[in-house]
Amino acid sequence: MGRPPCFDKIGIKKGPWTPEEDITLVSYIQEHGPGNWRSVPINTGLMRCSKSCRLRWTNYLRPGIKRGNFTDHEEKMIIHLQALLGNRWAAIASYLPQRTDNDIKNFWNTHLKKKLNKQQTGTEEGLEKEGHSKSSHEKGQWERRLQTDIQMAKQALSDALSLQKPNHILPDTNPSDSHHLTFDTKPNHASSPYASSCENIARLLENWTKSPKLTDTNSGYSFNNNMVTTGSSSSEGALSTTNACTPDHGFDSLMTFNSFKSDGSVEENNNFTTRVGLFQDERRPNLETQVPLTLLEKWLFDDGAVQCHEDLMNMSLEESTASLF
DNA sequence: AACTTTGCCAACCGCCACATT
DNA sequence: AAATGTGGCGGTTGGCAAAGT
Repeated sequence: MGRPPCFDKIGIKKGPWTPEEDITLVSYIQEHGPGNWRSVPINTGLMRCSKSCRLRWTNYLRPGIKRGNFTDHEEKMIIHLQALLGNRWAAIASYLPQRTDNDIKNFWNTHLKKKLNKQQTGTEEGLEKEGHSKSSHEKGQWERRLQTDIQMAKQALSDALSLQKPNHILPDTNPSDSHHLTFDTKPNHASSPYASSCENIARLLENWTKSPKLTDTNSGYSFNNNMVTTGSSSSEGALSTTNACTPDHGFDSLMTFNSFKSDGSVEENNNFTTRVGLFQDERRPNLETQVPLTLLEKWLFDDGAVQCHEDLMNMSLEESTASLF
């Protein structure tokens, strides 16, 4: 409220990140874990604001990020999640742990939106008046939003009333964020809140150390594998859990990413999970609320679940909303 | 080859919610 | 209770590269 953007501060650097900055940031996070972003520029000497550091980390440096083309499955997931959730990219991204909300948003804006528009104009031509289809679409979005907000409110109430608190850490879920709904049947990434293939960072370091040419802040350098993977190397148990609930074979490099403190202990950083694992630790005791979402989950994580998909899409909102109460 | 247009994506910006003072 | 600080989200933009002319 009235707070000037951090970017306006004198001496704050803007624009693309340099490899040196990336390394500094990664090294710091490797040691201290993500979170407490305010202290990051102070302790590292980076001439970046905390927000910029966080964004750089979450959107690019964070281990486990998959880059490059989206698979068909990912594309379908995004399309249907967007239809269901609207432009809640963080929520959508929670279903695609290897993709950042920024990536998904970009993909949507640059590819899917056009694609769907094209398809829509093709199929609707001569069938429906434009105004009608638009208004019904908007109505659908509004209803879906309402539905998810109802879900959220109910979950919050149920959590508050529950004598048996779920054995999970609430801060992970950012319960205050009214834009987020919670899914009971969320695939369980809980034990691996942070996907970590280390590939991105490893690539960064590798190229960077080999080639001093630093024209491309995104792909022209890479981190030395050893340097970055020390400490975040492996958590196979978590890996199996993650794979078990993610049918997308692209997820096979998922590992947990715990930050390692300087004393060698592992720190489970809760802030770390808020994006990728937004819903991961949330549980919903009320079975009746599961119905529509179970269908969603089933479809999302089963490529062949055509019937399930149809059921989901055909399900009336009134029906699913009524079941909440 | 030179110029223009288009597409992509990392980063910025503004806003919001919550925590803290 | 109000002001301030922080983290997070979604919309938008600027710069670069590829494609087109």
